[in-house]
Amino acid sequence: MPSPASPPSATAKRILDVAERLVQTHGFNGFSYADISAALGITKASLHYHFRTKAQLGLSLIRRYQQNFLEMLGEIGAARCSPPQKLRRYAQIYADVLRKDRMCLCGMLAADYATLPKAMKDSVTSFFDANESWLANVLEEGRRAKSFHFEGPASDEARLLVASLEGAMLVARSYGEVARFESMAERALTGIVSTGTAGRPARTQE
Amino acid sequence: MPSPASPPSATAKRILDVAERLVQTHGFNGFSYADISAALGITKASLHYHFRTKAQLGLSLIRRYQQNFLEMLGEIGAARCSPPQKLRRYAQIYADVLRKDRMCLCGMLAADYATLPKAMKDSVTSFFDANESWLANVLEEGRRAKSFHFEGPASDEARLLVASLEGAMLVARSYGEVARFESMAERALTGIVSTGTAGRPARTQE
DNA sequence: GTCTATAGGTGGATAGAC
DNA sequence: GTCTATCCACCTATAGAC
Repeated sequence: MPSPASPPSATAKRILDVAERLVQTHGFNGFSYADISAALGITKASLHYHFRTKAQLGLSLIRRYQQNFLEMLGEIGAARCSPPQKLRRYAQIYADVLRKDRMCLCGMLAADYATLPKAMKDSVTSFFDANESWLANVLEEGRRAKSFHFEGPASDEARLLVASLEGAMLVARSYGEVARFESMAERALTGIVSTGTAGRPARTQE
Repeated sequence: MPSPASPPSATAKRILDVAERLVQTHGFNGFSYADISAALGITKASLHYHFRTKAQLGLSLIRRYQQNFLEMLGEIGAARCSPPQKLRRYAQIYADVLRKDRMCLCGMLAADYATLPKAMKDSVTSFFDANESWLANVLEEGRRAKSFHFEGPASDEARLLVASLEGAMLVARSYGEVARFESMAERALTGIVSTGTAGRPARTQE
């Protein structure tokens, strides 16, 4: 259990919340301790007490983000719903992030990748790996149940899906249009879900 | 003809070349005039002679990038090749950028979007619009020729394709694996190209 | 066009009082 | 844990000599 060395205090959590928002909107090089300081009414020096360096703060951000993400994936996985529904709930996570005018934390950090310290780099790819792995399981499950149709390894299809959703977020956020993302996500999933079967009711309710 | 107010000098071109690389690798907030200065052996003050502000330099970067991109699209459009081949050549442009360890300029700026001056923001979405528009034409042409298969408006399919390729670049660059991008691009196109027809020879040569 | 010099501000980070 | 005070490197940008 690689849990954090010390459980984050209430203040540390507030710092992480603000920093997370700032990274997701402005990028890792687009915000400063002064921004967090202003948002929380706490001096920069105090921030350094909780997170000695910006690199350490960044690492804590990714770890917490991935942990939250994996918890949500766990809930979807445990839910009594079909693979197509699981896929739609997965895409819904992205849409919810975008609705807050944010980019996926790790998608944003992927853009900043070349400027990140080694530990952060490794955590970013680890996030993508975990997403691909989870998705591959859902895709394989759905293919066995004949509710999905795609060729080749499920992991390859999963990899494309992660990239497509990240790209859809990236572009849609520039237009400030969540609908643009939802349209693309729907189309991306439609390409996987077997035509004329379960997953989405013909057009009755919802 | 909205050509630049003044034709860029040889020095201005060298500045743009270096700045372009820096933005594509480090992001708009991840480089400084000092970086360009060091790369070219020219003082920061001289850079300001050619581009008064960083915002102006950024705007010039996008305009030049989009112009070059549109020229390449024009060449592909004029080439005597099938719609599937045009699509593959389009994806090849992205792969070539990634091979230089770079992200698409406008994909990178889409990440930095919230921190950009208005004029740069507008130019970024304009780039995506142009790409979607060009792709939609190719897709519609291919659908009429029965070499593509997809449902709904070609512009919607084009929009997803742009986003998927941008996302594939974003993620693949983190792994430093061009092959990862090529695999995803191939899969994205395979979903559009009608199975068992032209576009890709069964597996003979190439 | 390019330089030196500098302004005026902000970056991350630390020392030490409370 | 939070503060004041401070360091120094770096940032974008300008003035003015050459």
